[in-house]
Amino acid sequence: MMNDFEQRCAEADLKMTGQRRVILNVLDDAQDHPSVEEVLKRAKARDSSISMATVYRTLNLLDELGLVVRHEFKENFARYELNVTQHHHLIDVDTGAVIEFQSKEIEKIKRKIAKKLGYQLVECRLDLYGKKIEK
Amino acid sequence: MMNDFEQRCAEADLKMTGQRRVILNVLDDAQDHPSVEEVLKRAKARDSSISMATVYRTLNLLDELGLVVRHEFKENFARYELNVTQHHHLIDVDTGAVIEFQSKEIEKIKRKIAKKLGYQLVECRLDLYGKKIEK
DNA sequence: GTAGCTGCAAACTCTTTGCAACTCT
DNA sequence: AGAGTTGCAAAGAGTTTGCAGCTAC
Repeated sequence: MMNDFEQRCAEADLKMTGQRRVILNVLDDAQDHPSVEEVLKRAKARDSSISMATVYRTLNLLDELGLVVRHEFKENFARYELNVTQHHHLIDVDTGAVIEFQSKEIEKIKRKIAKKLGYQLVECRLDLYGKKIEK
Repeated sequence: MMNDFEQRCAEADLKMTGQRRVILNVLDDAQDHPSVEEVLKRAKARDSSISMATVYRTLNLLDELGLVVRHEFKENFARYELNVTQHHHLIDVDTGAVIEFQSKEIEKIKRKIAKKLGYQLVECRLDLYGKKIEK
């Protein structure tokens, strides 16, 4: 059964190989923001022949197509997630946990700011880093 | 003559070596957001004996102390700037030019969002990517 | 004097790539 | 069949680190 993402890959003239299907499914199932290594680990659980090189190549491809969002939080490696709905992140500085949030206000203001500076907004990233408030 | 940053380093119990002074001055003079390599290049122009290792070590130190802000725009290397006033960045997707801006509204909203999620804001990063609007 | 800093070069981590074999269409 | 994709291993880029000598305090 072909999901939305496989559909979009097909439209982009990407061959739907077994490896790509597995990687897409891994991302589709992920409730978090896995690193490349984590994607490989999960992909290997479904098809042990998948290599790191393919994971990197596939994630780069999906990034170029805009199907995936690449994050570089304050770590020295990238994390990925499917590009479903636009949202931002709050990272727990103690645990590294990532919380997603949306904000209509932010959307409005960032567009306003870009326009004031003479630019049309193409993309944006807002990462908050915080400490949990104890009760 | 000791500038503000040298003062703050002294308070942090950092030995004020010639190399550190040079690197601080390079950052202080910078109107842009230089990469490590660029910092080295500018530092070497003032003291040719300065090494890459020292630049990395110094920038990491300054980052830990919060004297410097480390950026990872959509490139695969870091850029630094002195931490003077809190501001955000708009990156021209065509030229790579970086424009700084401030926004009271954003400051207010981001704190509000963090609080709503049960967090106290420690840090934050907002990078807009845009295309220049032609007239 | 001594704890801390430095340059050098080697090591490390994450990511990319050349190549021959393989696979989707 | 043929262009695109893969795994492997080697290479690349950016960054870190062990060490012996040097320097600020």
